[in-house]
This record gives sequence, C-alpha cells and structure tokens, in this order.
Amino acid sequence: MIAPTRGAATLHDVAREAGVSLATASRVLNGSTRKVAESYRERVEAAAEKLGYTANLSAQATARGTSAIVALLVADIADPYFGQLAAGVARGADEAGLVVTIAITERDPQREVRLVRALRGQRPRGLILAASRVEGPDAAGLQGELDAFAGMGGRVVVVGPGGGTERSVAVDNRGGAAALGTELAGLGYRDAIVVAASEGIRTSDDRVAGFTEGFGAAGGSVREVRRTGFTRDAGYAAATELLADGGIAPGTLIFGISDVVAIGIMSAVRDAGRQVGGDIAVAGFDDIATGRDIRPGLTTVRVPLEDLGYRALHAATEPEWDAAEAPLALEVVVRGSTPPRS
Amino acid sequence: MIAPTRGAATLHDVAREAGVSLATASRVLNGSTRKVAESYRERVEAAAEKLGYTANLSAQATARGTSAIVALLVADIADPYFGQLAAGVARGADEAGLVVTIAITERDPQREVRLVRALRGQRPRGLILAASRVEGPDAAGLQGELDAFAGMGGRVVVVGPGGGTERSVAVDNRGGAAALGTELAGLGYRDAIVVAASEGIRTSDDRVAGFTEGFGAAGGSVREVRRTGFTRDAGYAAATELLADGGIAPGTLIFGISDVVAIGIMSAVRDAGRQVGGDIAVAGFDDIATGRDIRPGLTTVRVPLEDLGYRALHAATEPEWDAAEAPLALEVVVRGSTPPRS
DNA sequence: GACACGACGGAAACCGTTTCCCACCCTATC
DNA sequence: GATAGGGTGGGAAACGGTTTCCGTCGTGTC
Repeated sequence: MIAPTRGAATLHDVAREAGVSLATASRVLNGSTRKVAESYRERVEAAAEKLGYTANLSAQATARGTSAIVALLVADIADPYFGQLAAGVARGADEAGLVVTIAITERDPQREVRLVRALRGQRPRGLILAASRVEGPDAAGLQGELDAFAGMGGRVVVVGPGGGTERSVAVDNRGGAAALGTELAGLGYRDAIVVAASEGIRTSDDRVAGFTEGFGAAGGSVREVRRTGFTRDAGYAAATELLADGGIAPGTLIFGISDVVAIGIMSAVRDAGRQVGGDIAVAGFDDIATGRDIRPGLTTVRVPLEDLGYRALHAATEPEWDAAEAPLALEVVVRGSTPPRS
Repeated sequence: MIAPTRGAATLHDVAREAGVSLATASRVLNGSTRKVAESYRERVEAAAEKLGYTANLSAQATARGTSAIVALLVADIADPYFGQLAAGVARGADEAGLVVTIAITERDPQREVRLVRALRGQRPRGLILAASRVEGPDAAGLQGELDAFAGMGGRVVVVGPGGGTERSVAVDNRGGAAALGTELAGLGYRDAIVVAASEGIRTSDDRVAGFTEGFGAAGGSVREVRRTGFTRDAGYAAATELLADGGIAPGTLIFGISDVVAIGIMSAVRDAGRQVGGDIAVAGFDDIATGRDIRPGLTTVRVPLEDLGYRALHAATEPEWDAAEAPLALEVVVRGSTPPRS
C-alpha cells in the first residue's frame, strides 16, 4: 500500500503523481478554506495514499508560522505526581491534535532556565511549567526566559501558584492543607512535625502555612518544620533523623509535604521499628495512586492530577481563557495512617 | 537583556544587527565546519544575545532535512514502569541535545497505529516503541507504519521482544521469570497461579512461559493462568475473582505479570480479609519503586528501567549499533511478600 | 615584485509547505 | 452576443533557515 521511496514522499511528489499543482495538493491534503473539484480531490488523495504521504510538520510550521507543539516541563517524570499530570496533558493534546514534547528539570533551577531556552527553539504554541516554582535569585533568569517566550507569541502556563502575568492552573494548596490540619486535629492529634521542601518553594510553603493554620486553629500545634526535598528518599532521610535525634513520642503526627515524601517517611518509621498509625501517624498530600495500596492507607488530600494536566493543556492552547474557572475541588481523604486518637 | 520584539528574532534580524550576511550569522550561531573571523564572531554573538535569538528548530529541520527529535510511544505515562523508562530516555536525549516528544497509546492497537503515523509527520530521528507489542491481526497495520517510518530514514527501536528488522533493546523476560520461578520453588512454594495479560502480548507470554518453566523444573506447578490486563485494577479484579471463585488455599503463590498488577493483587488479597505473605504469597516483575515501600515488600525481578530507556535512546540515535551489547542484568529480589515456606 | 594558494564573507539556491494573486472558464445578465 | 462576476487551478513568493559556490583579500614563496 505504501510505496517505498528514497526518503519521505513530499507534497511535490504527490502533486506530480496526481498531475496537479502544489497549491491544489496542499489544499486537498492540509485544511484550506478553498474548495477543490471532486475529481481533483480524489486524484490527490489516491496519490497521497499510494505514496504514503504525511505532511512534514516542520515545514508546515515554518510556512504557517505556528507549530502544533506544546512543551511540558516537569521536575521528574518517574515521580507519580508528574506522571499523572503528564497523562492529563497528553490526553488533552491528543484530542486537540497537538504533539507534546517533554523535558525534565531534575529540580535544578539552572537546568530549568536552560531547558526553557532550548524549548523555545521549537516555537511551541504553549509551555506548561509543572516543575516546582522557586522564589529567590534563580527566579529572575527563568522569568526572563518566560518573558522572551511570551514575547514570541507563546503561552506560558504555570501549574500551581500563579506567578506574574502567566496563566496559571492553581491548586489551593493552602486551603487543602488547612482542611487536612483541621480534620486531623479533629481526630485527636495535638502534636505534629512537618517535613517540607526547602523554603522558597511555593507549593511547599503554602502547604506548610495552610497546615499550620488549620491544625493550630483546631487545637493542635506544629512542633517543628523540617526542611528537606520533594522526594521519597528525602522523606525517608528526614524521618530517620527525626527518630534518631530526639525520638518521636507515640501519638505524634508527621505531615509529609507530598505523598511521595510521606511514603518515604512511612518506610523510615517502620525501618526504625516503629509502627505507622497508632504509634506514629503520617499524612501526605496529592493522593497519588500508590497511597491506596500501601498499608495502612495514606491519609492525604486528593488533587485531581490528571484533570489538572488536562486543564493546563487547555490553558496553554486556548486563545482566550478564563482564569476564574471553577477551581479544582480538593478533598481530604482519611485512611489508616491516621487512626482516630483517644 | 532580551529585547522584546514582535514575534521571535530571526537569523535575519541578528545578521542585520551585526552587519553581516545571513551566511556568516548562520555559521557562527549554528555549527558549521567553516571558521569565521573572531571579530565577526563576537559581533554576531553579541547581536544574538541582545535580541534573545534562538534558532527556529522547525526551519532548521526543513533546511537540514533532519530533525533533532526522538519520539517515544508508551502505553500509559502514569504507570511507573513507563515513567521510569521515560526518565531514562529523557536523560539520554538531553545529553545528546535532542528533544523528546511523547505519545500515549492507552494500550489500543489502532490508536497506536494512528499515533505512529502522526508522529511520522515530525520526521523524528528515531521512534521508541515501549507500548506492549502485540501479535495478531492488528500487528500488520503497525508494521506497515513502522516500515514506512524506516523507509523515510527514521530508526525504530522496540523496547522488549525484538520484532523483525527493527533494533530492539531486549529484556530477558523469559530468563528472569524462570529465575524467579526457580527461586520461589526453592523457598518451598509448590502451587502457583499466574495473573497475566491477554495472550498475544509478547512480554506477558514470555514471562508466563519463563515462570512456568522455572517453577516447574524446580518442583512447583502452575495451577492456572488467568488472563486479564496490565494494570493495577486488572490485577485487583482478577485476584478478587480468584478468591471468590474457588478460594485460594494458604501457601499458594500468585505471580502477577508486572509489579503494577501484583500490587493490585496484594490489595485484593487484603481486602478479602486474607494476608499477603504467610497466607497468600505474591510476586511481581519489574521492581518499580513502590515495591520497596509497601509492606510486606514485593518479591520481584529487577529490571533496570531507566537504563533500559537510556539504551533505547541511544539505539534510536546512533548510526551503527551493536545489537549484541551486554544484555541488561536482571536480578531476582526476594522480599517479604514471599516468605520461606515449610 | 609577481604569482599561487588558502581563508573567509556574501549572493543565491534550496528545504517542504502555505498562501497570495492572477488567469481562466463557465454562467448569468442585459 | 458581449460583459461582468464568481469559482477554481496554478505560478511564484514567502517562511526561517542551511549550504554551495564564487570572488576577494591577505599572505608566503621564489
């Protein structure tokens, strides 16, 4: 069905095969407002089929001045948080006939700047930034790149706390964490330790603030905020230290800034010979799939990650966009890792 | 630092700003064998910096006739198996200065064919197929697309069982599963049920065959092979059915075709009021990160997924390639989900 | 001081598409 | 029966680059 040719068939080849001009072939094969006679249309389509023609997207992009690409920047694609998010982005892109290119920051701000610059070369329609947002000196370089990107006509979407002028698909980290704190204080917890990412990372800061607020207002108190990273191993290490340092009294709650961190904490607690739940309670944030399958189940705040990615994709592609769209509903999910106390 | 312009700065703009020809600007900014005088070079670089110039990759691709893109096709990016694989691909691509575009098959063969065709439009240097390979009628259409892709000068790499002419980065599924079977029989297990994907999926078939072989040779016997899917929910459902149907005797081993499936099985076992480990043993394959953090830990076969992705990337880009490169080492990892029996 | 040669800048052709614009034909109208 | 007008095909100029080829200039040699 597909004729083997040297290299890919070009529109030229199709036009010649069909005995029509390039213009006509182009109009038939790639959308155009203009009509072409049925007889021509058939000839061109037959020729294209015969030669296995597929439009060269690069050439199309240069000619049209706009590409069908959306770029996605994540911290770590192996992290289930970003995986689920990426799934939503990919689904939306497919529906819209777009292609997703992905890049990994490895949580390195400098790398992030470099990647945004490199991605800019593709002239994507939109850029989705899902890597954690930083405040501080490194933010300036990134902002410069983002501005350059926007000045070029690309749309920048930030997943999480909206920065400046960019569109953002926000998660109510603060509110969700506050609700979690309130709920857990309601279960009888009074003493909590928070294992967070380093200061300046908005997502982490907001969750810490929200939790402290909610937990405090309902009668609990946060004894300590331990700063570490966003990974499972960071959570494991932090909890191990905490257990070794001064020990952790039974009945204490440890809030991990994300489920991934919380899962690391759970493993550390167990490896130290303690028990998760009645002894040391653990809670997380995000509700990644794994939280359902570990025992005890992980108490957390459900963030509809795939929806989030789906929305981000649309924010990145639609011409006009309503920032105040119904916010994503977060929901506290209590499982066995935080049994009722007393 | 970056001057805001209407649209992106072009090479034209840079050349004008620097007072040189396009040719010279091109030679300075985008690699060329020819040298250009230091004074010119500086002027051009300064102009590029001032204008925030970034080469238009699409234009470059059409002019050069070759793109800097590698396409990655996975079944489901939210699945940790594919996430870790993708991480390796992305790392390799970054090192090589390539861009990764990703597409999701959702395990639908027709969709897969459609995506390969769409991806072809990008004229990627290589295409990495990590979605599970099927045998059967749907395979023909896919093969046609792959041939068309290869005929165009693209390199196709299959992750897993090598198909026909394509390069493949193989995993010794059969050998690994056999080793697992042997090991488990050595621990005293005699009776096993396998929860696999539907017949015709090579990865699954190979693992079933290998396990049956190894387990059988060491004195065990596979009582039943249950066909289902590759997901956590498929594993959960299958195990729930098995437990309801005839019940499962204590001391039985359930081998899930992948860790994701095995984790679903573990949850089903527990939700049925049974215990994982001493009561019903469970084993998986792949060694995804989660397997470490659940309790009991999941016995499995470690597949170095990130390496696998990294290798696939190289196989997809390097001109000549040694198929017989040292195969990836698989390793049986015994954890608490399969305690020694007797 | 003439000549050959190597280095290097610039004009122009080209990559695969889109799209503007013109020519053409057919039909409807006076 | 000439003319205006709408619809449709084709030629050619873009789009943003790369690369070939040519011409000039500076240098080294005898």
